[in-house]
Parts: sequence; C-alpha cells; structure tokens
Amino acid sequence: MGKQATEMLKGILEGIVLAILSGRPAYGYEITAWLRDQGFSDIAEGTVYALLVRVERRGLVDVEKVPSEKGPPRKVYSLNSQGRAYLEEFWRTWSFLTERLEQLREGGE
Amino acid sequence: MGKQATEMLKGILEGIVLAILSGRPAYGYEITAWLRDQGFSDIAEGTVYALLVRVERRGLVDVEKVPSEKGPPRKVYSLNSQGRAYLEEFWRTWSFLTERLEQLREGGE
DNA sequence: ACCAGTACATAGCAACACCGAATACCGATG
DNA sequence: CATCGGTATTCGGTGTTGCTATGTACTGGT
Repeated sequence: MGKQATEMLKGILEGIVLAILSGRPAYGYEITAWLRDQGFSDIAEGTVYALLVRVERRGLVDVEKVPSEKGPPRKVYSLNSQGRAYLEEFWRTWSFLTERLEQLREGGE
Repeated sequence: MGKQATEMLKGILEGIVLAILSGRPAYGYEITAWLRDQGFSDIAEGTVYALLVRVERRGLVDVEKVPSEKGPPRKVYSLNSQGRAYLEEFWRTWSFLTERLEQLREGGE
C-alpha cells in the first residue's frame, strides 16, 4: 500500500479490528497475521497491540488470558455489547464516507 | 457525524478536497461551505485551510490570488499533474480499503 | 547453548483534524 | 459614522493515531 495509507488507516484500523472481533474472539498476534494476509502488508506489530490496549481501556472489549503451547500466554479479546454499539456507529460513519466518495469519484473524472 | 469521524477523516479529507479540485478550481471558504452542504456538518473552518497549505507545500496544487467583491482576496487552488497522480494513488488505496471492509461487513454479522 | 517462531509491551516520533482566536475586507443598517 | 454580519484567510496549541525501534518472555529444535 502507498504512503498515504498510514493516515487513511487512522480510525479505520480500529473499526477493522473491532469488525474482526465481532466475528470471533482473537488475540493480537493472530490479528496482525490475518491483516498481513489480507494485504495490509506493512501493519506494524506494535500498532495492533497499542490499538487493543486502547479499546480495552475504553471498555469496548473483554479480555481473557489463555495459555499457549507455543509461547507466552495469549490475551484473547472479544467484543462486548458496548463495543458492538461502537462498531455500529463506525459502520454508519463508514457508509456516509463511502457514499460521499463514490459521488465524488463519479463526478470527478 | 459521530465522534469517530474525526479520526476516520484523517487522510481521507485530503483525498476529498483533492477530488473536489480535480473537478474545478476552488478556494478554501468555498470548499468548506460545500463540505458542510454535503453533510460534513462539523468540519472546522481552520481544518480546510491548514490542509490546503499542506497540499500546496507538497506541490500538489497551483494557487492563484483572485480579488473578491465581497471580502479579502481568495486563494484559488487547482490540481496540477503531480496532484492528479497523488489523487489516483489515493483512489487506489481507497478501493483497497473499501474492498476489505466490504468483506468484513458481510462476513461479520 | 543457541536460534527461530510465537506473543506481548512501550517510549518516542510525525501527521492530522479540531479548537479558539485573530486579522482583513466589504456592504448594509442604525 | 459606527457597528454588525458575511466573506475569507491564518495560526498556535491540543489530543489521537499509526509507525519505528526495542525489549521481554516462553517454547521447541539443532
């Protein structure tokens, strides 16, 4: 992805991670790997962890520490009801943006 | 729009403004008014001006000072070739994001 | 003993949108 | 003529975010 992506990801990456968690609980390392797999090639490791700390502090997710056979214990995050409400709000804003941009793209060129 | 919008706009607002300028030259006050009209209700006045200064400094736009009958002179911005290339890159990143998020939205709920 | 893979944390940095205030120019109203 | 509202731009300070770089810790294989 281009260099612009860094700024464009702000706020959106959070929505992406919450959307992932809305499907199933997951832990940081797993999420990072999934993102890279989906083409978010240069998402930094630390970025996801910092994001998870933030959403936890805001009470959008519940956390459970689960031992792993292959390394240190995992912190498994799951979306709670407050997080679900927040995610819906995210989708509303996202829809608004896609509509405006779609219009601009059609009219623009 | 919700409070999340502030963060989600980062990087995207720039694309929006450049997309506007790709259609026709415009000046700050005009762009701000247009944005409010389109539902970006709480875009701060200063935000657009600061953005325009940035894109000018990066050489994405050309500027012309035009006298106004109703106030101080306007700074009319128009997208140059470098800005056009940058805008295309923006659309590519945007497309990538919309695809990923569309998938997530379908799968998620 | 060493190294790679798994898993998490964090301090410092740059960029961006927001807030608030200031400046400047004009026409109309009192 | 003084003032107010609409037009138009600028700027310093703030908070949030993602990136970089580094450090820690646990496991299994060589």
